[in-house]
Amino acid sequence: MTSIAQQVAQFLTWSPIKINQFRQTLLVWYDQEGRQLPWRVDQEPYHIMISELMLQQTQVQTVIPYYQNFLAKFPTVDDLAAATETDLLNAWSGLGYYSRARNLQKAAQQIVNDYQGQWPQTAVELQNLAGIGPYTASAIASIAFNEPVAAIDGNAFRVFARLLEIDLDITKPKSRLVFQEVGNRLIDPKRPGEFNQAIMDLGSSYMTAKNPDSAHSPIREFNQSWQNGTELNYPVRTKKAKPVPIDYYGLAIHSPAGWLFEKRPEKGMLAHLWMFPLIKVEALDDVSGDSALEKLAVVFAEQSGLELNFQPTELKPITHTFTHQKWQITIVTAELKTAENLEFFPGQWVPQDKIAELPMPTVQAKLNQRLFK
DNA sequence: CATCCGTGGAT
DNA sequence: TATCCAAGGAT
Repeated sequence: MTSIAQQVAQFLTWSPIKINQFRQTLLVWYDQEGRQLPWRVDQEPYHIMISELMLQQTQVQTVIPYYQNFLAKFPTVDDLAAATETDLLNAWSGLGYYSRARNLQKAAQQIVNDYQGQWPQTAVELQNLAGIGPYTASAIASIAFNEPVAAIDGNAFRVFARLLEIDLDITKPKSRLVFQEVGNRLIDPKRPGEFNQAIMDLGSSYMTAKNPDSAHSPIREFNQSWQNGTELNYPVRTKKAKPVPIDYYGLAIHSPAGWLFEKRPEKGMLAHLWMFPLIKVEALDDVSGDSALEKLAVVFAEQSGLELNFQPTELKPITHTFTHQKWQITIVTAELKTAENLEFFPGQWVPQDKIAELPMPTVQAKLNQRLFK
């Protein structure tokens, strides 16, 4: 059994002098060529928290316009804590991983209500907030509160793995502990936030996953994998599973009151967002009926109480790939002559010019475009 | 600990 | 088109 400390000692053999040289080289480069980003103009914890939540598994370029808009809509932590769910999710619509938005608001409410507006200032305490795990807590603690703790994100895994030829599988939770300790020993205690952000900038410029340019990297002399010609072997990670294909019918149901939208469940895929009702093609297997569309009417009537005749359309099916699922949606239409009461159905009739006011996922935006364009 | 949870860009 | 993966966290 090899302890964390032993593994760290195995990979990190630099002298204190070399570690200091690494810090200086990295930060001199960062001061000159670090990216200028909207969330780097101050150290407001509220600003840092929003940016870090948005940046979880999401690229900088994608986040920038969402960050600007979000801050304009919710300028303070109090504004966010008091926001309606519709306003909140609309500000996040299209960004993905929607539980992040609800976690962010819950964290704001925790700060306002549980902490009386006094921010927790250490990584350990920050992890008590919703949606904030080891990476995000370290990022906020180091950037906003100058705590010398390494923020181990995908960039840090890759940069440290290549620098020190660390061959641990980064998808294994235990590996994080080694990288965390390596980072904690390398981080500059005087400028921890900038050190962490410099590692990220390095990882997104000279030390990218696919086409690194380590020959021109400011820290190339410290990069053991580059010197040994092994840098593309790092980081080590197990492959991800392929998305599972799932076929749906997407129900485009129209009435004089508009189109029928359904609020997605509290948990699971696209939770709390609004979409056309979806029914798995597979769900028709056990249903009696002469045709697929007749079976569809039976299943939908059970859910909604609405008796409808569904019609095939000429519209090409929509395919939308998520991390774990690949949806193919066949669009069918139905017309309701009068808008009926839908008390027990988690839905609403929406006039076409009001659809854009609903928080929707990208897959629904694709359906809208296919139908209404 | 393994799996679930979105989206867009690069190749 | 298929695949990878990017400032991860919750369960």
